[in-house]
Amino acid sequence: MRPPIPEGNLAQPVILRLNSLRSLSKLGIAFLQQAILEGLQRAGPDEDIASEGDPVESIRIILSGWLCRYKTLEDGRRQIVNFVLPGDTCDACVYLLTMMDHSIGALTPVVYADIKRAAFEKLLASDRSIAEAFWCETMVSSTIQREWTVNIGRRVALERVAHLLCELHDRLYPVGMVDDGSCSFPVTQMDLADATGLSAVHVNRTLQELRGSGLITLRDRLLTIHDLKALQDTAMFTPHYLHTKRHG
Amino acid sequence: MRPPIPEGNLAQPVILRLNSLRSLSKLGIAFLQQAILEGLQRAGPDEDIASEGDPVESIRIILSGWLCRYKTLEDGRRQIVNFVLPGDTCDACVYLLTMMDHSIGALTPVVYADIKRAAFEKLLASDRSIAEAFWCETMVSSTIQREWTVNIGRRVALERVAHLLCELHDRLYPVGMVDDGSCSFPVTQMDLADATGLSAVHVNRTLQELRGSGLITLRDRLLTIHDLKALQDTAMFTPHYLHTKRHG
DNA sequence: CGCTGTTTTGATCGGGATCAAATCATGTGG
DNA sequence: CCACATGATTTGATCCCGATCAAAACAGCG
Repeated sequence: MRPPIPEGNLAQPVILRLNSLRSLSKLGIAFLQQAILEGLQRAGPDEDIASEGDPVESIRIILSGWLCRYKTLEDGRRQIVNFVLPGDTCDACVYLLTMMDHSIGALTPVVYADIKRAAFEKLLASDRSIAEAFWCETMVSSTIQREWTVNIGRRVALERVAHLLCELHDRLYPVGMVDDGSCSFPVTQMDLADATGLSAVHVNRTLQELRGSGLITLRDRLLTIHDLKALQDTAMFTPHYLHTKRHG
Repeated sequence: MRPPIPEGNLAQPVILRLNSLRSLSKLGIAFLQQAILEGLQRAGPDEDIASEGDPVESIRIILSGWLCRYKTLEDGRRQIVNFVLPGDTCDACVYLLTMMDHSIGALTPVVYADIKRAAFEKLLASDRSIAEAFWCETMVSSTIQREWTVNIGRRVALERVAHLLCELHDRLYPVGMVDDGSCSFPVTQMDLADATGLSAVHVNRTLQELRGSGLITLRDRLLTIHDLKALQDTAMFTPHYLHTKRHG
């Protein structure tokens, strides 16, 4: 049996994430925490928490673990269209589109809050800052998607992989998951390939190049960025599109 | 001087578009039409109606003409991340993100309605079906973006171009801009290249291949799809992601 | 310990980029 | 009406980035 989930600071990444987009009110945070604790769920690695074609009935807020959104073609080709990190929300669009047009799979063990449509509507209605933060988060996930299109469409392999690492760094930072340039990185080279539109073999060689020039270390699912500025330069990375509030 | 804009059925594509996502109420349509007629604007071909870095102060609803959203890298490489067609809305996210993270350029002469933030909020508050339709439209533009990522990341050139043509067909159809398989297609091969992540030369050769197999005709800015089913098959196109209501 | 999945290396192949120039419009002004 | 400039499409030739194929090395892990 799975051990019970410790409820201590479970909601922390969500609060940090939403707060990096909109300043949340004390009251809003309280409502949010309550809604989260009422719907705790977990999923194993390699498990899909939603699949293409599924009806959309609830939203899911990721408390810990990594997932990816992906689509597959008939012949098996797979494209990861985004990663879902702690604090991120899946499908706040629950109101609008009735059916999943892509799948969401866990890369690691995941703890998330499953909030039914009605409860989520109630939460949004309860506090304006919360509602705006969620909508904002939805819009940012769409700006990220645009940047991915640019990345895959117009950057060469080295730039492309570097760009992805820069983005993930800048998304993990506000939720406190970067420690002195290092973060957990539970993404296989095959996943990386499917996310960048490259082959796994070429991702391997690209990573070696990034290692070789001293920009990163990536070993045992731990990524360390030694020279963020240089990595951003090789990627032509500018973080505007993440719309993260600057504090400190 | 530019001739005055005839106000007759100007809002028609917008109504058709939104109605293809949510059934609009009579009252909502009336409010919508009024808001549109109060903010008429036009833009010339090759003119940007919004640029990366601009503050976002109003939304724009396209009444006629084609535009594209694009981003450029420092060294000039350009990626078109989406096309904006008659009936489409730009940036209903006006509430949320304060700055454009991409540019929007006109491919043809364009007539659009520029609606200030306050007026748009009033419109949304005036009718629930209108508000839902706009949010829905925003979400669909995000699902389209995901599909573009897949298209560029995992499809080969022929499939990629075919897929884009299929998508544009299915988006133009509900707004009445497809006539017996034919539609206006004011997109140069260079634009097509920047939209698919290919080079212009290769787009040219790919189009020849599609012509050669009898699937399409594309001449003088007029696209005719002779065998939609076959085109969809070569593209592995499934229209779910457009979330268009089926009627007839 | 063998099984399974991930990373790494090596060798070859090919799709699409790039370069260069010709052809074909459109439009503009003399 | 012609001369010319500008931009789009087309064709041809060559090159290279990254795919593909195959196998080895290197993990965990039950």
